[in-house]
Amino acid sequence: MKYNFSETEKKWQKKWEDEKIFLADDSDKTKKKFYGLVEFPYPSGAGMHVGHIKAYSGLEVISRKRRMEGYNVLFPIGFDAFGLPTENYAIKTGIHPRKVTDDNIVRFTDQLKRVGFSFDWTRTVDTTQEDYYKWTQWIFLKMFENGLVFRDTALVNYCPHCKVVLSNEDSQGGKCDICHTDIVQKSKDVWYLRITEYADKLLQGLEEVDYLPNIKMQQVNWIGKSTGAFVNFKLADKEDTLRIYTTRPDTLFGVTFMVIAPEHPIIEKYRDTIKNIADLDAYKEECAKKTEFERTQLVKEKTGVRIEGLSAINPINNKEIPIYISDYVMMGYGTGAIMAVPAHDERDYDFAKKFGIDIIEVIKGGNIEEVAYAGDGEMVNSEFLNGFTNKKDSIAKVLEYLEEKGIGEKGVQYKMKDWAFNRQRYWGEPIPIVHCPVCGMVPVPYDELPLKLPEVSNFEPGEGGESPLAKIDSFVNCTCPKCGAHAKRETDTMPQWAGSSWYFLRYIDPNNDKAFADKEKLDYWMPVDWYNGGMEHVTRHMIYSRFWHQFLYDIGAVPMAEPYAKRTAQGLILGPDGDKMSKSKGNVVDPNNVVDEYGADVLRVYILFMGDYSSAAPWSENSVKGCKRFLDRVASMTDLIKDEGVTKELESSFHKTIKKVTSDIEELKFNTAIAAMMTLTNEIYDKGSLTKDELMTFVKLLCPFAPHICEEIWEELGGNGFCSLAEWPTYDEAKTIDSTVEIAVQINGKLRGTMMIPAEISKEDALKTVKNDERIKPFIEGKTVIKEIFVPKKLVNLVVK
RNA sequence: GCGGGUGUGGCGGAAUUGGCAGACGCGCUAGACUUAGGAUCUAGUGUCCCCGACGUGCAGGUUCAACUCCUGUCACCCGCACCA
Repeated sequence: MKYNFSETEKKWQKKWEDEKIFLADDSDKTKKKFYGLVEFPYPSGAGMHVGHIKAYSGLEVISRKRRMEGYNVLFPIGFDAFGLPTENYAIKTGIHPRKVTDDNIVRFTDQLKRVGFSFDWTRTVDTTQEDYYKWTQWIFLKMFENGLVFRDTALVNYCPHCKVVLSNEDSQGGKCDICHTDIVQKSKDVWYLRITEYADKLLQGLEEVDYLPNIKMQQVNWIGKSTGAFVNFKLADKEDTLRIYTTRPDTLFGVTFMVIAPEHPIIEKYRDTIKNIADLDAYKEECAKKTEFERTQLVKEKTGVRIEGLSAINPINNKEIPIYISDYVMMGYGTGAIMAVPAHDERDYDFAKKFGIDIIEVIKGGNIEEVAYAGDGEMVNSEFLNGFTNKKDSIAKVLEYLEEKGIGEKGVQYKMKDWAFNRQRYWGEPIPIVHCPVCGMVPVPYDELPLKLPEVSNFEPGEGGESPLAKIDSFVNCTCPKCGAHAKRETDTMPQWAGSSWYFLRYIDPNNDKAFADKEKLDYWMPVDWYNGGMEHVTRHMIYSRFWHQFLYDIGAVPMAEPYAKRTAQGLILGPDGDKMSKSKGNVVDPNNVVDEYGADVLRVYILFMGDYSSAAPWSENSVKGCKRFLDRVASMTDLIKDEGVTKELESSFHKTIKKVTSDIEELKFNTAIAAMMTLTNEIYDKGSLTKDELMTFVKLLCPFAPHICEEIWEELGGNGFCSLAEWPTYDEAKTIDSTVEIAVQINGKLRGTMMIPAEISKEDALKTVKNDERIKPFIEGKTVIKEIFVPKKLVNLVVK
């Protein structure tokens, strides 16, 4: 068959669209369903990247296979379009973000269609459309109503370049997620979502879902649950207590000092009592100047200042101990104060050595003259704890004591912090809250949603870091929905991650104007059966969206707590040089060029053939050509069809290939699935002929990977309807089993030959055959066989002496 | 520092979980067809001292048999990072 990919691909893309064959069907709720989800793209000006194609190709193949297996498939796509890159572009060019977004979406849509993805294009969502963000605001207000939204003035991550407050998740590694500038800590009035209230649920939920192990682990680490105890240390000669958090309350007898974070409020409270307040202020200022980077680089060298005039009493033995401030204690974790046990904590040890503080051993087993000992051992110097050798028992004992005396109690801490939720920017969802001088914070009534983004001409954030919306008087000034007094609107917008926290629900019912989605439809389609996306979203989008969904479950808005039944991740595509693709390195591959030169089918097959789907692999133009060659050979198979006089030589190979491709796809082993089809192709060519039915089976197997060429061959062969909707081939297990097999023959574990023998041969017969073989005889003649190993269908190994 | 992962030909990568290492593809070599080949086809291609031996980062161990299991070690990648 002559095959012109560029014409043929367009032809089938049009047919698929005209005949609406990839639309999900809401009408029959009895059909078994499959909801496959991929992370919707941010429609950036840079256009699509081959990485996008890889991210979608995995579930594209699965979804296509599911359709052929008879499932009702929902495989949607949309656009996560609010956010800074578009806004920054608008600031630079003066073009309105609405226009920029619309143009980019048109471009992305076109590119996705050229690759032949089987998305349901009737369900696309765009997070920046009013009828979409109306519901984002609705969920926000529900959270507000349920006490999950609060405002607080606190030290927050701030990007001086983007001029926005960032969440903890958005400032991983001390860098702004968008521009990679070093972030600074700034005291600001911030909106928070109380995600920490869901920390335990987010942790427990992981037990019932099927996520790749590393994905689960990263989330567990990010949530960072630790169990320990809170202990109250009385300040000497004062009424106040200093509350600390520790995971090792059993080392209380080893406490020789305390350390508090430089920002700890107790310093302000006792300004007048503290004798060296000037030193402390100077130290605080020094710390505030350090960037996150500097703080982590200077880990080795401990710094700090002793607070003169304040000391604490160790509640377990009433000893008076000094208090220091040091930046190795963070205000944001625990209580911002620690009890220091230098003998058994590396950081406390370094600090004690530097400041000449006593080091008391309470756990035997190390050499505390040299180094802190964090291991297990017998408790000493600890009165009623002496003699304990097990951490668990000693902690239980001391907790009992602390609780009885009322000086402390069991406690839990999380590394995860509440979600800083506002951005001082234009291109985002307006936060639907009114500030009333009488009533305080008042939610915009539900029936006034959406609270629309006003038109502005200048997108530049204000110098004081306020949102561009603050300059629009007609937006800012309003009346209080509660009391009617003159009030002002909140002018900050929601962060990038808001719209993507629930988009998978909107696909289910994208045009509903009564609810974010119809209850019955949610019951049918949820949960997402399989979600694939990037590892970079595991501790951001994945956590955020699970949190929102769990909240929606708690208010009865969705049918189950966990939105994603299964989550996998694709690996990066690296540049041909093996480096991460980036514009600055000039090693970016544009999928459009590949489609132009080789066709969409080649692009799809190559991306899935390059290597393990979950691992990174470098791009290779030559290997692309190899895939082109493969598909050309497939097209030419039509010339090999002979329906008469063809023996059944290929039958077993076909059954084996069907079996392998069917199971490999489910395990995301697309590379070996394709390899198996290549092997079968080679075999077909070796043999020189195949039947029409065999070729039809072949193209059905290949169809999820290279659908255009398969449709074309299918049509050529007179197949019924679309190959994309044909029934997935089945195999007969019995026919995958060979009656004779090649086994390895080893002497003393060394390969000495191979032999064809019946598969079901007995051990005795197999050994007899082997020993009588002319090639084997020389190895055993004159020697005694001391051991005979026979592994059916695999090998015979004779141990001789 | 903690956690996770990876290490196999010239390259990307396979190996049914302890049973013929190197499937499949690229590249390379030779040949065929061609005015031509960056097209196509055929054959070959782990290394070496090539009728034999050696080979899965390195060193040991278990086993009839180890890429696979155990001990130690090195290198690289990813995530978190003074988390009390």
